[in-house]
Amino acid sequence: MALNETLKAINDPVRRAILDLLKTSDWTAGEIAANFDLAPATVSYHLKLLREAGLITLNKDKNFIYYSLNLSVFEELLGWIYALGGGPHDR
Amino acid sequence: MALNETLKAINDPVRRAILDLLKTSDWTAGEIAANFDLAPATVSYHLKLLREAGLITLNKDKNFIYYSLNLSVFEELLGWIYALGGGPHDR
DNA sequence: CTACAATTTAGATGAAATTCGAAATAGGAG
DNA sequence: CTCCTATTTCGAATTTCATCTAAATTGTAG
Repeated sequence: MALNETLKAINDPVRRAILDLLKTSDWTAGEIAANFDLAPATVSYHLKLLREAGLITLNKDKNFIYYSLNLSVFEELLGWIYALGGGPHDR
Repeated sequence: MALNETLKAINDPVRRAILDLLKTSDWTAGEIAANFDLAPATVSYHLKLLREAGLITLNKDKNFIYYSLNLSVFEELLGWIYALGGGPHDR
């Protein structure tokens, strides 16, 4: 069940902040890490979780790794919320 | 940040199944617990987390406690996903 | 009032998640 | 080839989470 992985991935403030960062444009792992008061290894761990959940993709250039958002993964989560009745309502 | 609490609450298969159950109609804590191979105390723990996140509300009658869905809490989560660009797309 | 049924709270335990520093990898640059 | 920089992987320490059993609570019935 991918829903499980998606929810685990976004169930962390750091990882959500990473996604927010990538909304604007792509960044390297180092640039992303510079936004947090965390060891690079820790940010790398978060990037791995996001990658495994399919929420980001990477692109290597020289010895930099650029990360990009992949939003299609949210479809299943939105589908679950809508089915529950929690979608956008009129009024 | 309520988003944090919402995501923690739905980041568990048991709690999502409880929400799915309540989609149909309201149930007592005992009826809900009967749906899982877990101790009643464990289900009670999950109900508490859902309650604290505002995703369910309770209603006491005799010595039963009926639980109901409260979907308005999803608005913030949907707002975040939409802002990220992950909302429903055309095509 | 006493006994009972439904549910929660408390305390303990094992498993999973987050973090760090140190070591390993990968790929230029000189 | 050797060094340097960017990034990840590894192993350990700490924290958070899910679960259970046992005890407490709440409220109904008799």
